[in-house]
Amino acid sequence: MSLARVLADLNPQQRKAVQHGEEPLLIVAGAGTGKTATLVHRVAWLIANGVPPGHILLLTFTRRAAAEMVRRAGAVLRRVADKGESVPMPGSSRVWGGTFHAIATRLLRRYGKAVGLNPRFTIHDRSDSEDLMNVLRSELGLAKTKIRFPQKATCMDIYSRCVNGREKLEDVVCAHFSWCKGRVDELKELFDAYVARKEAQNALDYDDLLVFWHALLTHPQVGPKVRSLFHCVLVDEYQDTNALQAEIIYALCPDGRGLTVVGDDAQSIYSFRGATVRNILDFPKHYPNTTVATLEQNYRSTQPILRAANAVIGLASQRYIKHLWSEHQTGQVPRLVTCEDEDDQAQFVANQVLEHREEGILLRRQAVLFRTAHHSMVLEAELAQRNIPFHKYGGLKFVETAHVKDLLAVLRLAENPRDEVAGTRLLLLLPGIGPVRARQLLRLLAEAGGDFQAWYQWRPPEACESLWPKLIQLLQGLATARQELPAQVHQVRLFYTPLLELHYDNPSPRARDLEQLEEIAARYGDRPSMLAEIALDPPSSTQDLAGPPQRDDDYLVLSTIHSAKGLEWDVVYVIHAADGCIPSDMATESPDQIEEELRLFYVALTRAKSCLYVCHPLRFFRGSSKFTDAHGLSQLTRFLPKGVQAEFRRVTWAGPDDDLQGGEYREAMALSSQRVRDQIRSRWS
DNA sequence: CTGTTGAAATTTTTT
DNA sequence: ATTTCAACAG
Repeated sequence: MSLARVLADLNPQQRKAVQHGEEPLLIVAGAGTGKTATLVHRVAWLIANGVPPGHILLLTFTRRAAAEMVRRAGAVLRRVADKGESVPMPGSSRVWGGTFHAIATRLLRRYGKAVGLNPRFTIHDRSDSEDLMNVLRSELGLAKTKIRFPQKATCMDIYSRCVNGREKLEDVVCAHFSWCKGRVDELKELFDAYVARKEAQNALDYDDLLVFWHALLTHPQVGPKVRSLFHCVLVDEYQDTNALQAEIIYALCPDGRGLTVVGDDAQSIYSFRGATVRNILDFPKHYPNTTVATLEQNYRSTQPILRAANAVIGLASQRYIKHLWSEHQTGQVPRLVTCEDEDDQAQFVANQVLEHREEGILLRRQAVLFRTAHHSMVLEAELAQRNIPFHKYGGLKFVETAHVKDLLAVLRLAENPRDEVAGTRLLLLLPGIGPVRARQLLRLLAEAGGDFQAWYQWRPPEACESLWPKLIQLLQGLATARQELPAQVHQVRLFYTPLLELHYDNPSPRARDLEQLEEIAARYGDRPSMLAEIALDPPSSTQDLAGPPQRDDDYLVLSTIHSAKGLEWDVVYVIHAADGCIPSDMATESPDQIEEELRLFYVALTRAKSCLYVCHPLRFFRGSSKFTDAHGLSQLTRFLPKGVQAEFRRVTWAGPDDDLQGGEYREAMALSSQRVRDQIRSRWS
């Protein structure tokens, strides 16, 4: 009975969820309640009870989460096996783990023909999709209408919401993009062109991956076959799935047998991407014999931190049924730190981080969280100056930098000569080739059925006379490639380096990035999977690419709150807790948006295990220009009203120049500067 | 047609 | 500060 002994580590609610039978199961798991452990044990339990691993589908929010869970489930099974129980663990069949998009890619490569796909499709990431949208926008003459037409990014947002939310264009525009109401007809035209052009290019965007997966499942012949691949389907972070994803799940398990979903309605933070909390709330209605298991015992945070987090989520107008509690009764009360300005805030964080490290808390057990990527810029400078190593998650990704995209464009065009986005990007790099010639050349290539030989017919302008044949040879070599990936990247690099120097002011760090890319290319199996993996799960930095961080490598974590989802640290600093930052100015139009920002703040607070600092700089710069000295006073975030503040201890950061404290922060015994300002403001407000 | 220059607008979160 | 757009020279 060693499996039972392994399960004895879990609490009764968790155990009940793990050992639940075949009927549909909804696990409502509050922050830090051992959700991952429960899911991991359930996977292990299913396998131990005879479900072949290869028939289990585990859908997660990130690739990292999937890999982690599959690894841990394996570890649980090994523990069981060590104690003498025989466990079926056929090496040949592995759990299907990954994001919706990654799983869709795998299935479509194998079965996509049934829904009219060429299995060698390439994947357009967000910016590729925007590029294509932009091209069509100008082709259709929408770029210079009298009243400015929505930006490419906005067009993409609208399109994506229609597809993912399965909503009518009119409704989407009215609800979320009301300033585009007059443009519905033009948008329709644009989207028609967009769909057609993608098809012609044999390229899929993120949304297509889901749409075609769904189509595959509802296909009369192939659908049942694909469905029968999986006996059990487990979905993590269900509160952040969208309507289309819910339909995919429904198509996979129409009667809910073998279906487990896990989520927390209080942590839904992706509605801007079309996610809807209705999926989790209505789950029991869609699957009538659902069992709901609620996990409320929190193993992560101390009670004082939970009290603060509970108080914050208590401000929500929607009711959340859970009330988290913890056995760690004692602990430091969360600090609400008032700082003079952003520089002070950075100094406070840097000092405090070092102090905690003195106490023995490694840098990587501490994290700084913020609403938007650029909120950490001043802090990054401060950390760099003090030689404190850090690693930033979220924000601009390594593969989103221009030079990496350039290099990948060459590989992508070789892989799929119809990929116009990649082709245009590459051709525009050559001197003497602009948008018009690029389009001609791509048409020529398409007419030749993708044979790069056809480009020899073209007479290049002087500026690229010598480069032109080199490019053709490169592409022909890559198209017929039997070479290893690093060798392919190396060839592209040889061709591209002179162009890099031509196009960018400071080429050497960029050149180094590309050398790194060449080194790690060996980690990917083949070219199609490399391109797909990079599009679906962009590594955030070259460090990230270099593989799992070294054991003795210690660095502070900086992360957007969104990217911090599901993670935890001993010490958490939430910076820029000012109205306008949290909630973001961009997201205060509707009550729903504000409520999502509240949940976002709640997610940030619940990442902390033992120490929590919320920082509020009083002065901040509006806009990032140094010439426009437009800094103003900021208000504390509206999510910390008086009543909630009672769960915090207010302190003021004095700054290193303060003679009294010499860099220590001190308790705000007397009036903090915030309160002085409050007094002043009370004269008119 | 391309590539450069200067002026004007814009500024979240991400598979 | 960065990105996008329009105008002009080669």
